[in-house]
Amino acid sequence: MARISDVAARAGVSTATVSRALNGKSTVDRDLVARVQRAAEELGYQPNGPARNLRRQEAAVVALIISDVENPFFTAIARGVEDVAHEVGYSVVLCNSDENAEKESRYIDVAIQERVAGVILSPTGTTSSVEKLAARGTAFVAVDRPLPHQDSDVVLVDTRLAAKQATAHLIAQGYERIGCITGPVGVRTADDRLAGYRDALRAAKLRSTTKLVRRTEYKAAGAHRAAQELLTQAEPPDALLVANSAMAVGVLQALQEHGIRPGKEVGLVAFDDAPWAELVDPPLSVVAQPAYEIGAVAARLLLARIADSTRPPTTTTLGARLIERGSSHPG
Amino acid sequence: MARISDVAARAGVSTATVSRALNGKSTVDRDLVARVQRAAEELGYQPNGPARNLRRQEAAVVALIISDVENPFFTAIARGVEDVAHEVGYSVVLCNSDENAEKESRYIDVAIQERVAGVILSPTGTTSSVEKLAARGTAFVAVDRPLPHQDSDVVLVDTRLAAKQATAHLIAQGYERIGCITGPVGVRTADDRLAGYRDALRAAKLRSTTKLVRRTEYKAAGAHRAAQELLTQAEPPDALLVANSAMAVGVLQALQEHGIRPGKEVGLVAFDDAPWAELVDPPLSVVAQPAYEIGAVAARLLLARIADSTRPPTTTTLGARLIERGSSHPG
DNA sequence: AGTCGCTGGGTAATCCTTTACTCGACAGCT
DNA sequence: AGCTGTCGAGTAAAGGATTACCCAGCGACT
Repeated sequence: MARISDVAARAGVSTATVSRALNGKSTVDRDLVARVQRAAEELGYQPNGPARNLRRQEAAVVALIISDVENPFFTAIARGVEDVAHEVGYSVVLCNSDENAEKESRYIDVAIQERVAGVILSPTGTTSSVEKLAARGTAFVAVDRPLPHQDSDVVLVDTRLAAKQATAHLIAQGYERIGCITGPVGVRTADDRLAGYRDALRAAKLRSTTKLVRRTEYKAAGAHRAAQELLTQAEPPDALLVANSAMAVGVLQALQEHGIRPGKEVGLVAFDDAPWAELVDPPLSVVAQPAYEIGAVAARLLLARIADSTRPPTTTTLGARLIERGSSHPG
Repeated sequence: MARISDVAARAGVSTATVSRALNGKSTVDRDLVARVQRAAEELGYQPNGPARNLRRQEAAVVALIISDVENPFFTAIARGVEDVAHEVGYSVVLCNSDENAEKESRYIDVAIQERVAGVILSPTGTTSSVEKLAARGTAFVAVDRPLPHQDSDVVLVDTRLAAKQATAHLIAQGYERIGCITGPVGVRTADDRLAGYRDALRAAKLRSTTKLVRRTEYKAAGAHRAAQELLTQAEPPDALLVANSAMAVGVLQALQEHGIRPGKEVGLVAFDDAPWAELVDPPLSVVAQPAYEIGAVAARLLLARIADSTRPPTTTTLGARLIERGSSHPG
């Protein structure tokens, strides 16, 4: 594989000149630049990344550690991050923590080892692995969930408020026994959505009971079980707030199995505006989160922090939008 | 940031011993290993990846270049690759080519520069960028689509046969004017699905006409337009074969807008068994592709090729499964 | 006892690029 | 003409881990 010295020899200059000509950092004679570029092209020269990163002490790479690659919410974030990062020449590597603190920690180790310029992550809640980043001075930004004991840049959705509004909407539609199926204890978004749900009940002077609340992993299977339980109990709910779109799939399945059509019998609002939400019958009411925007904002914050590590940490909270469709209208 | 020499000093040994103790390549005294490990831990030592990769001339990383992170088919592949790669200590970096030859080429350049151990990609069709990998001797495996002029390892789905079977199923159900909405010209899977569709028409002695075929990008928007066109023309189709699940969303929307219920009036089979396929009314008939398996197999092939670059290239073809649901039953 | 072989660990070369430092040449000014 | 400042390009150091090579020490065998 061609090295920089090969290019230098072919172009009849020193390696330093090749480096400068190719990276355009310093002024180099026009003719030489052309000669170097031609030589590089002819040899198919590709700089050795590890050597460059070793010398530069940093790679033009940001790591994005998300908790579920199969969740459209997170892939949309990924797209936002990617678009912004690419504009300024950074590559993005996407890692999947699977909501698993150990995997997260492992990926953070890899990120540190590879000397990435920065990390964007949706933290699993265990704070310890992120402390490693702080200790190294590696720039990082949390998305979707805050970090308990770190003040870092964070990009959030006001998910508690959104949950409250969605629940209030169900109440306004006349539903009276509203249940909530949300994610695991300790996952901040799951806690917040539950809190927002309770806020709305309280505001409406409805009694809140744990009998109508279920918490499971953020997947269809767990939500399916949860919905089954809720629907078969003595006093089943007449509406449900569901905490993400994968869960909505499980809940809709359960309703189908019980022959229940959403809306009329059981009102339904789910988080995340999945592409298929309008296709089910009746169309699914959703809380649309600005996922792409989250990613884009997080990437911009990260780049700013990479450029200036002394910036004061900021928290950006984006709003979510309730989209009312048929599944939350009894009429 | 702690270096290997710091660990060596703290443990009272040479850097060579630290390296050997930590990597376990060579026999090192038990006590020394323990001392080194303790020293490393106390210092929070993380080896410098670029330095290691520079010396080793290869990084324990495989790049996975897929054409759409938002397509569940590809994210499932990613999961398969990840699971297998992690077992043997490789990291996976996920890159999104967006079905764009230039982006693909750029990611391949990055992969080469970073000296990744191997690349798995769903090629966009332009072969040239892959030639760079071959020229460097970097191991690679193509998934989902073959490479025109390269004989490399490939993992495919027999998508032409699956398309034929799906179309034959529609014919068997009594549909007579069957249309096809597939991906762009030159994308192999799109071409193959069209070919399979035509195979079935020919086998049933039905006339095949371009009036019933539309090709657009593999997205909902394109498919929506295509379906609109097909449905509003003089002799509209009475059934449709749709080439992926994102497109199915667009087609279902169009049908909805025309007040057409799938099945009775217009039969429908789409590729990819999306989680929501059973939730729409009537449930969507699909061709389920073994995406996770594709990823897992590709990763195993890649690892084998990394270990032995002289292996003869293999082509693995996996089968797809037609799942008949309500959308393809007129009764 | 002497020698051979083996084991374990140290020394130093190596991977390749970037960049600090240095030097030469040329232009402009007095 | 001589001096200074500037610009461009070369030389060589630095970055940190791995590993080829070498050496010391010890056990075993003759």
